[in-house]
Amino acid sequence: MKVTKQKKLEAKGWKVGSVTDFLDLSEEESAYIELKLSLSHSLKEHRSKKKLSQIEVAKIVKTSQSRVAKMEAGDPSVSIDLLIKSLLALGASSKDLAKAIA
Amino acid sequence: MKVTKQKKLEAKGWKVGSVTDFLDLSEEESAYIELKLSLSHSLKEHRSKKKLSQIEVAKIVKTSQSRVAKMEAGDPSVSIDLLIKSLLALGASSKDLAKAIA
DNA sequence: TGTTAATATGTCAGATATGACATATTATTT
DNA sequence: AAATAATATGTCATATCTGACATATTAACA
Repeated sequence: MKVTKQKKLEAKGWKVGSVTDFLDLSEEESAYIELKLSLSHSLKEHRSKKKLSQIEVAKIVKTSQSRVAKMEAGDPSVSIDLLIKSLLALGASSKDLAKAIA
Repeated sequence: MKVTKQKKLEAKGWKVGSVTDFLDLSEEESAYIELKLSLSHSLKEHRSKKKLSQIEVAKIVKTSQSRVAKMEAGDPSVSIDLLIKSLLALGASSKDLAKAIA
């Protein structure tokens, strides 16, 4: 991972592995983060396509507007579980999910 | 969802939606569960292919044998996050994941 | 068969994610 | 520009997930 990219992620609140295990973790760690960002992006896409506000999505998904914002922002406090549950709630199919993360 | 299937899932420890929102939730709920089971299955596949014991996988993934067993069993206490992190740790690519859940 | 390795199941204290709220920032509309 | 809607950010109590441990069950094999 480039240092610039790492800083960018850290700035967003990601705790990237310490220098010690930098090389060990970076590959799967970055794969995991990119996966999450793909789902975030896909969620935003689905919302746009349906022309819904974050509040409306929050209703559908049974969460709050602020958490929807965090989901779309790829905040480290949101789990892949929540992203996937939300996408399914918005009508995404498993094939949609597969396409998003491939 | 068939009642028989629901009972089977409940027997495994899944809390399936109450009767009230049965129809509402069942579709995305079952999609979510099936997704998780797909990943569980994929994890077991990866382990088999590498001929590793659950203890060895636990070392690699930095967890315990019992949690690996639960992951493979599709236990409701394991998150999709953990399944995905584990798969990545075993060398799965994002395309592998996409294929698993499609 | 008895011994041993592998996997499964139950439990729990600590760690992480969650919804909700307040409030800040940024678009959009009048 | 002012008002209003939409989105973003910070925080926190509660809920859920986690690794670890003990122990049960099952598989493999001498």
